[in-house]
Amino acid sequence: MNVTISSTSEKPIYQQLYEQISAQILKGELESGYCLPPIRQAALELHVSVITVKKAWEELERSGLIHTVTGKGCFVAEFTPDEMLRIRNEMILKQMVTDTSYYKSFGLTLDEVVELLKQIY
Amino acid sequence: MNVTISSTSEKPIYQQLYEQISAQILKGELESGYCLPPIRQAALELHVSVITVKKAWEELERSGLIHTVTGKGCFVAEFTPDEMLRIRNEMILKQMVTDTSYYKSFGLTLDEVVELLKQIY
DNA sequence: AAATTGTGTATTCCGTGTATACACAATGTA
DNA sequence: TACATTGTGTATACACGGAATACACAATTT
Repeated sequence: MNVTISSTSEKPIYQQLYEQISAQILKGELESGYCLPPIRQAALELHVSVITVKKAWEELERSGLIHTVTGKGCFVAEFTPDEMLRIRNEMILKQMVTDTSYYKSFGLTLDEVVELLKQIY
Repeated sequence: MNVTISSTSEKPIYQQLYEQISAQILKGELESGYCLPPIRQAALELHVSVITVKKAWEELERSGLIHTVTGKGCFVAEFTPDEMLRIRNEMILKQMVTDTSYYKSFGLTLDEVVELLKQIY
């Protein structure tokens, strides 16, 4: 598990953790069954509060990306490659709907959006 | 001037105002020289604080979209169509860089992003 | 002078994010 | 069984941003 926290970011710490770890899981960088570090240890290493780590882990659990066993730890859930792709696309699409509503409010067409995307991706 | 405030939105009110009005200006719905309503009146009509409106107007000023004359009011700035397009694309691109960094963190390629975009736009 | 409009400031309130600390529950191990 | 480890729950506290109210000041118009 490898995460970076930006204190200058506008996003809350727990969300940064959630986004980075969920991306790593869905990219296959964290295998099924992998045991996340204990929340206390993660808190120490990242220099954040236990509650902050807990909050991130809770979001991961809510998304079905990990499962938690009290007294043992938090483990990356089991997925088929198809499931992983489906979940990834779901998460991306959800975000994309928000993003595009902004573009639409400026009157951009799909073609214009694609054109701009090509310039920066 | 026609704006809608969502109290359920996670975005602050002043930002909602800023985004909607800047979009309207850059779409040409608010003509150059158009006088925005007095901040007190806008605050009354929108049922928000004067400070909240002020903050939105300040952001518009900072973006060069309006200019303010104490004692007279706030007026939509003068643009050539080219300038308008440039400013619009600048604002969109800035947002797009943020948006795409999220997609990239999940390992999406440009083609995949375009494909998903076509599904929802 | 008075009304209108924008500016600036002080005070207050609330919610969120974060931190610290302590008690409790479940699990594993000596 | 006793102890360590790990997750859960709760209480308290602090900082910050968003937002509201209120009042005083500045510039413009009538």
